Amino acid sequence: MAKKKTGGAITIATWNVNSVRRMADALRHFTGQQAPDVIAMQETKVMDELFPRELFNELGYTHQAVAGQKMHHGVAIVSRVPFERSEALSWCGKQDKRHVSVTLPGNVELHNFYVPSGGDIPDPKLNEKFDHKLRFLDEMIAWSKRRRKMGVRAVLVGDLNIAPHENDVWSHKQLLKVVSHTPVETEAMARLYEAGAWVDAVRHIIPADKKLYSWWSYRSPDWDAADKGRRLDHVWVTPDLKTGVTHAAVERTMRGHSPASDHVPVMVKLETGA
DNA sequence: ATGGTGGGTACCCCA
Repeated sequence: MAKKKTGGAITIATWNVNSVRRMADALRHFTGQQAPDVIAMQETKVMDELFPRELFNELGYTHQAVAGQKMHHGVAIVSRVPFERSEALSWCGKQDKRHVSVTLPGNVELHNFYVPSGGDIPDPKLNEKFDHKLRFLDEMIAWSKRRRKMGVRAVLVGDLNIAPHENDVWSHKQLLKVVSHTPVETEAMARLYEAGAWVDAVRHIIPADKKLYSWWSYRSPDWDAADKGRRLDHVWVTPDLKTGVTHAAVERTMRGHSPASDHVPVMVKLETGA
């Protein structure tokens, strides 16, 4: 029997593209260079009817699960390998498109999330957006506990809009009161991590003492030299998949591509046993 | 302490 193209391994990328239609050229470049099997995108900013299916067909990503809306949010998973089912869940009783999932070969669920960014003021009483972010995380915690009890093999990816550790930000001290790195957020993320027994696949490969970012603000001139980044984009796996994680990379060069998203792709190679 | 840039859309919201 012919061996599968993936050889039992699958490469998954997560990327907040900040408008999928505008990023066609960047997506061509990225897939030409890295050719991940699966791309999970956030902030596609397009209704499903207008999603650029043909672009991804051309690039070989003919399997597509989209959950978009006009203007804001929107997530999608495109794949070179077939997936079995897809589902888009609603969170916090809102219609925001912030989740889509598929079941990959090897019976591995892939969940793609776009967590609310949380606005500017890190106080849920003064800022409804921050309150929404914390409630969204609470729902993810309850959801993770249920999945864990069910024993689901899963990969959780996405723009989680939190940089959890000191070396996930350019300055731990200077960002303690900045939304994305406040203790209330990093503690919520720690609870989420615990609730699902998640393993940070990227930090499993890249040591925790190494500075690592996936996002650089548009507002910072000379992003590369200043390097005031944050690691907001994550790939987590359930414990049974931990030893299967053999490679992880952050595609920093895509931040310098024109046009650029303010986020870059984060990739993991995973042995699924498929 | 402030304002800095960018996307989508429609003269302003969101990141």
